[in-house]
Amino acid sequence: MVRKSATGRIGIADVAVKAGVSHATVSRVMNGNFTVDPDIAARVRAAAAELKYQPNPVGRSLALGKTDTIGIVVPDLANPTFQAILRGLSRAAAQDGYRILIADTFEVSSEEAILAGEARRRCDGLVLCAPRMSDAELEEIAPSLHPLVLINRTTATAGVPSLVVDYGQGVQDLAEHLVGLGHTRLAFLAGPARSASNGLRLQGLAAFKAAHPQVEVRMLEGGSDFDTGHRAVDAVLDSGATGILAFNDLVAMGLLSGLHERGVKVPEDISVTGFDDIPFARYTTPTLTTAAVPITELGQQAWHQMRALIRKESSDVPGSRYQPRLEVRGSTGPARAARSAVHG
Amino acid sequence: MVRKSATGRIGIADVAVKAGVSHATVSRVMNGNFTVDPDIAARVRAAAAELKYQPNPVGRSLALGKTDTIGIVVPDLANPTFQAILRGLSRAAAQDGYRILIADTFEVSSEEAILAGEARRRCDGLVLCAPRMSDAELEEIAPSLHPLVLINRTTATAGVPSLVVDYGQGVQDLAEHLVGLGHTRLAFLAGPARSASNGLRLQGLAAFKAAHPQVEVRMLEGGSDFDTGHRAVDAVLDSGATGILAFNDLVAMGLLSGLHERGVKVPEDISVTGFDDIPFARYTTPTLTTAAVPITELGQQAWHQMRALIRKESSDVPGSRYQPRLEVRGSTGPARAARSAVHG
DNA sequence: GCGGGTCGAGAAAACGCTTTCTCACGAACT
DNA sequence: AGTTCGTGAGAAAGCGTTTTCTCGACCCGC
Repeated sequence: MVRKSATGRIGIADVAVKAGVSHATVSRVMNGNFTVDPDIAARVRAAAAELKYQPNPVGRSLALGKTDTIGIVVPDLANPTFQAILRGLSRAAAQDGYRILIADTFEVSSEEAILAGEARRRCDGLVLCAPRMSDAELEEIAPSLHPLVLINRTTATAGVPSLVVDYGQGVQDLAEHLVGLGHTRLAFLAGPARSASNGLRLQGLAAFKAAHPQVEVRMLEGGSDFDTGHRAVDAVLDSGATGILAFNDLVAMGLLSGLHERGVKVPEDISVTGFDDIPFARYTTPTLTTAAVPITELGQQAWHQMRALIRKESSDVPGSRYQPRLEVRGSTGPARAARSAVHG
Repeated sequence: MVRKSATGRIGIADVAVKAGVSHATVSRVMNGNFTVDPDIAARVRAAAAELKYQPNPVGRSLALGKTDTIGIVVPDLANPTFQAILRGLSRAAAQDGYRILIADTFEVSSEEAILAGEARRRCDGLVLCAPRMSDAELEEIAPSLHPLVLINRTTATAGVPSLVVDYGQGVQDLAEHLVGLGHTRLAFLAGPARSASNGLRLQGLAAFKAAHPQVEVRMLEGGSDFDTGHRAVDAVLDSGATGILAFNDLVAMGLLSGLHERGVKVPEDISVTGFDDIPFARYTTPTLTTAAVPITELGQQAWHQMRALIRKESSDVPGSRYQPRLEVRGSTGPARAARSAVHG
């Protein structure tokens, strides 16, 4: 006869009765409070063990005002970048006994703010990846989300650290690499139009063009997934470019696959670069030249920033900036002396 | 002057005071209880809106005895299979207003049971992916985890639906495909030794061997990631097999990459198959022949089973079995008439 | 005009825990 | 021996909701 109360689960009261003490004492023992007589503590522990008592975290959260959980808002769980952030965050947080609640906004950015708010209220803090959210909306909700850590966004709101990858520098490095190989006609296969990180890449390219006026850089519309790259084959070939900067590794892989189907040789005919260095980038054929961002580590850092915020060491959390590292592999090579359209 | 109480956040009490009613009435209004005078309801709503009141989910959970959250235990967030399950689960659950709490056991199966229990207590139910957990341990903890949905495992515990992929059938289909192409020397690049799904594949292969005594099937030790496949190149070439069944797509991709480096042509010299049909399988070179399992859909089904359990429609939840679909692509081709070791 | 029934809202209990407050008891000090 | 202090455990007050219980007021019919 163990069961009690409406829920059926055994609670602190059951242990108290069995050990012949009060709820309070059981609570003290369970929390390692040493003001309890060792004999009684032992009796309580025995009772708890026998009943297999496990404190109800909801009651505990209510009393303590904390949930030991942090939320993460991601625009698309199918994207390896966000998967990696999630992974890094989850593992780092687990080290400190925290759990992760996910909110996949599924690219419906109109709901992002509401979803973020809901997630935040269930947790002790929020990590926000919302590349499409407008700056205005972000500024509006940021204060109500504190403790908040931003990924690839910044805000004027005080006390909100940002972890941003320097996509602008990365794309410049890639472009320089291609120019170094003799390419003079480049094309950028862009990402989602209103995405923040696409904006940063465009800024980087603008800087690059200023430094290399002789190099042609065509802009091609795109997206962020395989299909984008695959569908872009014609546009890429038509452009006459010999060096293609794909928005990210996924797009590059799609493009690689499409070029292969057309019999276009990479890197002999065309050089292709990606961005992110997802694990798969080492295993494409040819292997993919890309800009490596330590994205799992970024997730981990997100937790460290969050932890500092939660512990109120928040006075000097500046956020940090990640420099992508050029990772030269097989998909880029010397430009042909002269090449006209392979196409048609 | 809005702030109140220790937490600083505004609560139901603040709204009650502002609207000049009791807590109870505010609660009724917020929950759409129509036994409230429309005028008062309007006043409450106005007050709530003005204060930007949002109910505290923790208090709500305590009172309601539910959290609107379900937990998922995964052995490795880096594995695309679990990412896909997570994604399917998360999106399906979101449709019904539920959230997902993740517990990444990070392959430390010794902690799996504890982690599962903790996750379960914070949630209304648990989806468990624990391929390495022993049957004994699973049986022991299963009852305490209800409502519970199992992925790729079964249990004798009543009321626990299982969603299992028929890996045995899948691997048989792949082997038959290779035999149909004229291959007579096959090799299986195995997965983690104690993994449940690897066991199912081995059973499938045993059945295949019984049906095709003339076909040689070598067993090669392995693992579940890129590196496994990459490192296995020598063993594969030494085996003299012309048809390789890799444990999954990741292993197959690693192998493809390793073979490419050695100048071994796929599928001319060796045919390679994967398993799972992860999105990347369409974008390898050559594209990967594999057994497609609708893994995101499986995550979605996990939610539907869970929902039935939570709503106590549980009487007849049998779980389901997924048949992989053979997906023939470029990595498999006719066996050469005669081939001795390319190697050395 | 008055009792029974209904309706609507406030008071209070419940959810399961933590923590402060309170008090009884024993030890130590004068 | 009497007073004080410290110690340890129980009582009770939160934490923020929901929901039952209760009761006043109002409407209706007799």
